[in-house]
Amino acid sequence: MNSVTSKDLANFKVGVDNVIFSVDTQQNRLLVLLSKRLKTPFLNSWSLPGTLVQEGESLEKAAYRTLSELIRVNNLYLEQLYTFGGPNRDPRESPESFGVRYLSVSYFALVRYEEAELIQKSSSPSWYMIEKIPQLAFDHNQILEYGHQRLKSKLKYSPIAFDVLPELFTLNDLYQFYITILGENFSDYSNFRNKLLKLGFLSDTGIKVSKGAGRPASLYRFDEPSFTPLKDKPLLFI
Amino acid sequence: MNSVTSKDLANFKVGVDNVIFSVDTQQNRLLVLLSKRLKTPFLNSWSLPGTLVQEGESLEKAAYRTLSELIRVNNLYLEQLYTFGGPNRDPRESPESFGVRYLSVSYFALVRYEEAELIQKSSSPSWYMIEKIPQLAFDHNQILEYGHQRLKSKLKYSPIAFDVLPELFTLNDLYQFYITILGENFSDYSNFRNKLLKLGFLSDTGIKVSKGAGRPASLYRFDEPSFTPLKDKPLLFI
DNA sequence: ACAAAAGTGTTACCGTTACACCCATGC
DNA sequence: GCATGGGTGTAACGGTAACACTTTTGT
Repeated sequence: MNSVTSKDLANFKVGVDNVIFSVDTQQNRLLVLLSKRLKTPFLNSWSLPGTLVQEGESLEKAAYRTLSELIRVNNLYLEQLYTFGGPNRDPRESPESFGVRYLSVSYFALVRYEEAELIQKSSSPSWYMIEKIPQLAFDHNQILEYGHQRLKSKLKYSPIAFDVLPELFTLNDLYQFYITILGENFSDYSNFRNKLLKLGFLSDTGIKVSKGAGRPASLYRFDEPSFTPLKDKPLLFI
Repeated sequence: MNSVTSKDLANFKVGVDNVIFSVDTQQNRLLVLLSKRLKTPFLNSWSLPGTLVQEGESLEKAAYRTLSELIRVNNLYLEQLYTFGGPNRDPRESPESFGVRYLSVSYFALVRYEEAELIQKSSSPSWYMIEKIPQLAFDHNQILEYGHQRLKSKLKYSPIAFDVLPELFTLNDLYQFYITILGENFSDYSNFRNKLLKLGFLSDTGIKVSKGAGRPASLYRFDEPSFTPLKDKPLLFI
């Protein structure tokens, strides 16, 4: 940081906007949480749930606060996405408003759908299917698209699925989860199975569970310790 | 962004800090550009080159401005890295200073070493070998480490090397470049060669160049059009 | 018995790895 | 001629992809 006279420096408010995904495993739908804006600008538009950062609050804490004001959920994955900070991305930046800039640090979250209880309030948070996202406030459609890309690549390289699946799950549950996010053609079931089991961090509990007709499935559990050695190796889960 | 009373909102200055890498291909050294701080806090400490964002200036433009004030360079790759924004990461955030927060959006850059001409000024920018980084101001050691990780993974998945190598280069030049960043053991030369040539975006110019004794090497060129179809495919360059 | 769901096996193919080897030049 | 740097070839191995097939359940 160098010698510019401080009268040239921009003053910022910093917002945190969250791209919150969940997978409805019953209906195999990928969902995004949107909320209705209660203030200008873009009053009543749909938008990514966000908030302005308060004094003494970290960025991540602001992201968690937004989340906790909309849904009650214990199992989730959250990471920083990207920072959008160009001038004129927010209409409040008009010259009359003393040149305050609005910067958005976006976060990406994946939460357990079954558990996520929406807190009904005036911002009426609701889940939208990824294919049916309406026009959003600000540059939020762009941020959402960026988050969607990140979700897809994260899923391939990292075990984020297990942060969000129930403790015990069948391999088919897992497969459906992957399919819902990555699409039908990413791998066939038998190969998916073999690959994941060979990696060795899924342990068979022996417990069987039946889904109507057909052979009962084994319940598996993600075994954290067996996974750690694989951390930051360039493995694909496909 | 929701209903908090605006007196609780933090006010920010936004800084841009750059992790600027280059590869000294003569001596196979990976270098990072550091500059000396001319102001408190951390007066005279080494730090990542950075600046505070000015009115009307985009984040990326601020990153380019910092760069251009320190070095003259035409060939480079630049992308956003991460945003560090916790409270108390900057000593200027003491209560007496009206609670202004300092947030840092970090950028990651790779520049052509041979071409990069350092602009000697009081901040005395200089290249440091990655193994010999001193104690830096703020949380800059952490940011640098983060940038180093990004450099290594980027190199494996993206053609950023060609943004920085000369127009024409030998396969051995390319190999040395990779080795300098990724270490000796990432691949043997013959396999590296075969893999890259099979990908089909390196075209042999036929021009030969000699390096002392030994058989002369062919000069190759990166062929952008042949690369485009491979974009965003999950290929490893290793 | 038969359909549905889960799980196993098989085979062809392709990329990776670790080498050994050949080629062209300077001294 | 021989060291040096550049370039080619190959054989073992392991993962992937596309299937067919078997097993266990409900009705």
